Amino acid sequence: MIQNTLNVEQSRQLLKALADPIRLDVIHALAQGERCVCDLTGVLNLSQSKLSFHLRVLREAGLLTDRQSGRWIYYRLQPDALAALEAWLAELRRNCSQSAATCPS
Amino acid sequence: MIQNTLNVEQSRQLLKALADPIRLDVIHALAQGERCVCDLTGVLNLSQSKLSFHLRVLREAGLLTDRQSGRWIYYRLQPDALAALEAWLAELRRNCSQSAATCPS
DNA sequence: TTGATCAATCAAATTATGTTGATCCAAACA
DNA sequence: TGTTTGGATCAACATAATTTGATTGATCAA
Repeated sequence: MIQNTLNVEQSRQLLKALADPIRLDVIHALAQGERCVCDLTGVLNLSQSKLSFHLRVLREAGLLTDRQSGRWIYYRLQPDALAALEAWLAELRRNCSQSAATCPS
Repeated sequence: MIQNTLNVEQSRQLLKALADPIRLDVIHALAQGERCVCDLTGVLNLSQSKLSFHLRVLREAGLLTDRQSGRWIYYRLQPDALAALEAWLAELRRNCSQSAATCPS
C-alpha cells in the first residue's frame, strides 16, 4: 500500500476486510505492535487455520504485512492502508455532499 | 445518524454496506441528488426487488434516508454517515500508528 | 369502483464467506 | 538424518448474503 489513491476495487477490499468482528480483533491486537501468528492464536483464542484465513484477508487487502524470522512469521499493521481508505471516503463524501445540498426537500 | 461517534457495530454495518459494487453504484447515483426508486432501476439497470434489497442495506446502515411523495419514494444520501465512518477510521488509525512506530524491525 | 403503477417483502434458489480438521512444507533442533 | 513446531493451504461442510420471481399494500387515474 505505497500509493495513497485507491481504486474502487482496492477500497472495496479494505472495507470488506474491516467489516468483520474477528478481523477487527486482529487489528486491535496488532495495534499493540508486531506479533507472530503463534502468539495471536493465544491472544485471540482462535484456531490456527481460522486465524490464518483472516490474516490472509487482511494481508491481501493491504492492511497487514508479514515477515519471517526463523520459524515464526510476524504480522504488523500497515496504518497507511487506513489512511488511504479515509482519503477515499473523504473524496466520496466530497462528491456527495456538494450536490446533496442542492436537493429539493 | 445524528451522533458523530459510532460504536463498533454501526461501523461494521457501514463498512459492509459500502463493500459492495452495486451499493457503491447506488451511492454514486445518489451523489447527483435525490432520486425515486423507479428512476434508479433505470439508471442502474437493476430489477426492482434487487434494488430494493440494496437500498434497504444502505438505509439500515444509515447511509440513506427516504421520503414518500405520492406513489414514489425518494432516496437521498446521508453524507454525515460517511463523515462518521471517517472519524471512526481516524480514531482506529490513531490507536494503531502510535505503537506501530515502536515495533522492532 | 376498477385497473395500473410504485415499491416493499417473502420464500426458494443460488452464490459467497467462514469454519473445521487434515495435510503439507520449511525451519530448527536432537 | 529423524522429529518437532509454526503456519499456510486444501477439501468438505456450515452459515450468511444475494438474486429471482411472485405476492402484497398503497396510491393514483380513469
